[in-house]
Amino acid sequence: MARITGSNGERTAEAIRQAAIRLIHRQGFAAMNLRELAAEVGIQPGSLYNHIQTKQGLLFELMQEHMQDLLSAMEAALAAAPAEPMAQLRAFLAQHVLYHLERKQEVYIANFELRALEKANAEPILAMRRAYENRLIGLLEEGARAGKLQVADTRIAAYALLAMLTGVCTWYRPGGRLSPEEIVAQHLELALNGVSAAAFECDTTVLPATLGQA
Amino acid sequence: MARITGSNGERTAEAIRQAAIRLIHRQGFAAMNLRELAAEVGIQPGSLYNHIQTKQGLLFELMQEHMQDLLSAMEAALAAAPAEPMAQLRAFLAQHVLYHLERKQEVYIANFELRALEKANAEPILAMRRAYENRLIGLLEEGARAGKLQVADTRIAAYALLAMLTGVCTWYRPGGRLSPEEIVAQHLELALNGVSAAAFECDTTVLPATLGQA
DNA sequence: CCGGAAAACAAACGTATGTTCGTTTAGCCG
DNA sequence: CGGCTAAACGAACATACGTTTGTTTTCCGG
Repeated sequence: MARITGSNGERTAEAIRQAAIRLIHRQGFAAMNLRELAAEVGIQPGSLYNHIQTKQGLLFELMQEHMQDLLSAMEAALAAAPAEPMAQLRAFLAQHVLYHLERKQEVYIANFELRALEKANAEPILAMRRAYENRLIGLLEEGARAGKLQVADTRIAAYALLAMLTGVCTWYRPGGRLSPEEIVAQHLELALNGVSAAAFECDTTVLPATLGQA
Repeated sequence: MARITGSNGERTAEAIRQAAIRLIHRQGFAAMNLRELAAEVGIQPGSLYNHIQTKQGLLFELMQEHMQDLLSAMEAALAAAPAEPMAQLRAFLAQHVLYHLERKQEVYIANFELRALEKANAEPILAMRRAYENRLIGLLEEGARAGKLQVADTRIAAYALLAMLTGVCTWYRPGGRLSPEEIVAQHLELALNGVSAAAFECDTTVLPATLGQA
């Protein structure tokens, strides 16, 4: 959530946030240095400290804001959809893909820079992520109870679906071959087919035992 | 340092590689420093340079070895499976999950430290990755032509499947609740259902338009 | 047992890094 | 216009980093 104040100092704070997102996404948090960030914003390195507490604190705030936005976007999507389990699941998945297309840089950071957070900072972020995951797990359980879905393990299925849908932010480029709507539709199809009751029987007995390496 | 070596100093080179994999996986390449790596191996920082060329060169070699192993494991799995398209696809997917369970640290590095590679080093790695992806795309196209699969866009489907299956290396811990076989089986089911000809019809018209942020 | 090569050592070099500090500039309110 | 506050400046500090160097130790074949 971004507050729109007319204040001038708040404007540089936002510029810092956006430049940081760009740089962290491009190079990673550890590889981004504050001199580069300051240059991108157009101020001196020391001036950053009028707006951030520390480099680590900046990352934490970016992640926190992002996770809050993701959670509230998800809740809004669920509230806007019919209460029926499959419609709720569909809404969750569609909003997930769309959000990841629109804010791929922040998503990328939130997913791959968790290890850069100090333990005390990682805890609340992880809690929010778990809350998000649990919402999906709950929907999958509802659908399974209603006989609309067939999943052997809802947690594994949730992780797998999230990984698949989150993957779009690693290759998506705005203005590419496919429109966001097409991408969302196709991922919805893959995801819903994957957990649908029309199950594909898989025998686990014939696995390739060919992982030998020197 | 009394080294209980059986043969030669090639053993320290291997120790460096393994320690590097562990540290890069835990902290990221940029956040890992050579003093820490040397301490982990039990030598002085400068001694590393008897075995590596530069820090960047170490990362490149790790990635190159990993990609070569992944590619040859994949080719071996395909060669061991029946030539029929669906069996080939199944073998590819199963071997992918299994490999990612067994060597999750290297996989994690190869996937998420590409941006730490200098451009000249990234190129051959990216080429190998594309070769791997293209193998899957080819199998999906074969299956679609044979009428066994229904995928709107094979490239998107391949990316989505790979993202889903690769996701296991972010949460899997050896000795956890589920055996590797169970994990492979369930992911196979999700993946094959997802692209199966028994398609779930998805209308793209009702998408949540709830991504507004002020 | 010896001599040469491979590898480890201790120490340093040059630079880059996050952060601090005292000072100066710019914007707003009365 | 005058004064207060927030923010930018420029310079520095202390440390951490990748890497190099000269020297010493370890290992193995002849």
